[in-house]
Amino acid sequence: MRKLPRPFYDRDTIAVARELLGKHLVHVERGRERVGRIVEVEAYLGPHDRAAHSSRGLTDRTKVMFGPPGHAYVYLIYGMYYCMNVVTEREGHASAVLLRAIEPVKNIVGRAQGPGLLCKAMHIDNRLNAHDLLSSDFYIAAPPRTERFEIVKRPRVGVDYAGPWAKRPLRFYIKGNPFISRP
DNA sequence: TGCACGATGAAC
DNA sequence: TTCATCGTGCAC
Repeated sequence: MRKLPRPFYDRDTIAVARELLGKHLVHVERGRERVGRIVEVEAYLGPHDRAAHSSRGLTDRTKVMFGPPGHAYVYLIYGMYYCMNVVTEREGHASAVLLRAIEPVKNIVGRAQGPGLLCKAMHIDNRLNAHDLLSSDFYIAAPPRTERFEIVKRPRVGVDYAGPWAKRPLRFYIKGNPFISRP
């Protein structure tokens, strides 16, 4: 497994988001390895991005976004699902990439289309918040072989409150992939 | 200390 | 379109 190094995450958030497509998300729990191929993501650019949690400042919940790149930002949404982000860019920049859907690769039970279902299928919860993605039990890696694909750009989902930021095409997914959360 | 509100998903 | 369900953030 070619685990993505710290410098991969310490870059422009849109570039990181696009390059996360096709990579493998790996979670090893009690010796059981679950693997999903990332097929859909969203970029959250920082405190100036009104759709980003970090736009409401540094709080106990969002402090992970303000931390160093290459860490997981996991939070509870609607009291019933978890969402997982990857923190990007230099410490203090407070940007991240939301993982929205994976294609099952190994030990995935049920659908993983949508950020809530992705976390459920990968057994990701708040215990993994702030977890270092350069660890040995929770990380992202480049698969041995990667086929070519086209990337589709769309506005992000569920951020209508963000004014002009709601219309920016910051959602990216693999064209034609059957495991994306919605067209 | 109280309360409105989600970067969702499923049912109707 | 409605609802389940609860931690977070901010108003009192």
